[in-house]
Amino acid sequence: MPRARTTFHELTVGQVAERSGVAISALHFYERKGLIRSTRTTSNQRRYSRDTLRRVAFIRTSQNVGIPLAAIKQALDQLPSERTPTREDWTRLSKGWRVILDARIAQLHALRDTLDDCIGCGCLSLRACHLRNPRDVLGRDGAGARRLPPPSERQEAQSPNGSWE
Amino acid sequence: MPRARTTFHELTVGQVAERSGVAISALHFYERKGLIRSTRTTSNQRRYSRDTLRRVAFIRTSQNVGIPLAAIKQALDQLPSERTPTREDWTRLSKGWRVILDARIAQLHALRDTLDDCIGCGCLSLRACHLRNPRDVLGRDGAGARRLPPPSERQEAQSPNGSWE
DNA sequence: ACTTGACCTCAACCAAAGTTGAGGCCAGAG
DNA sequence: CTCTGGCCTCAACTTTGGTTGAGGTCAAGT
Repeated sequence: MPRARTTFHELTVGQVAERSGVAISALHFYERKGLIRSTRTTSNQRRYSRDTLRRVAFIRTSQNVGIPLAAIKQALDQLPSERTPTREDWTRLSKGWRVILDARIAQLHALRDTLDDCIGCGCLSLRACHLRNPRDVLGRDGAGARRLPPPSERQEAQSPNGSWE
Repeated sequence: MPRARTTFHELTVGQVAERSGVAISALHFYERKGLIRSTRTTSNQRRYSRDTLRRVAFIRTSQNVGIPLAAIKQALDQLPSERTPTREDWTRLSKGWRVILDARIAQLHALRDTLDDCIGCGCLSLRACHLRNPRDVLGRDGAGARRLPPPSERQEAQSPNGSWE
């Protein structure tokens, strides 16, 4: 059985897939979308540096919170491209993410704490109810649905730092 | 300008759309999927009872938390179909939802609190890290990706009560 | 009577996030 | 040397959650 040879710091796509729990096809996809990068061997096989595992972990956990790949990409684009990211690089990135996570958490708390009330209270003016519009994030941009993704994507997609479109 | 006539307890699709902030096309879609129901006038127009506003609010807020429509439908299917749901019906439903919200919140907390650590700690064994697998929900079902939706859908899609899908 | 706005259906299209399959290359074990 | 497992590309397909548009009905206001 032919084993792919890799140097200590290089991983094959199969290894990344196994260690990250992500399908190879998804890794190819992420690469096409620019979320991860690889070098190629002389025979055109991908080789990943180990920090790719972190990138992938970051991608999956962020998706878990409902953040679309395009936004995740923008965050990852802040990492240095021509050197291996340092702990500080990652920490800076994750600080930004904390803001988003905090916002999500707050939103969920509001939701949870209001659900019973709102259901029970008889208020039919759901437009005003902060269950529907938990943090008044929306509220501008009059009635209309010109191709907005469902709320999860839409929610803080342009939120705290305003940097992601 | 022809104004649609409605009795006190009936709403047109346009009214529901406006009051709920959801596009008419989305309401049609939800109806096709069985998440909401309508009666028809003699001229085949939809009329919604007022509790539809709650159903729609419930749908949108649940989507916001990343729950797929199919699962939301299963929850809504627990409401009585041949009478207007009472406060108690809704409260029972929302109690079930709390469990899910609580799980999500816990997951987010774990994520948030671990992110810096995990990034900084130098642990490369990301498979073991609970950032990647926050509540050990996954972990069975060996390597493989046979058409799984992204983690958000997958996460507690069969979680606390085990009832959905 | 006629027009206008709100509604109807149905089919086609869209985007995101991948998966699947066909066809082909390459390297190491037997 | 050949076979096999792992990798490659590219195109097509999938699901979810809708939107858009064409073509048609109906009822109220003028």
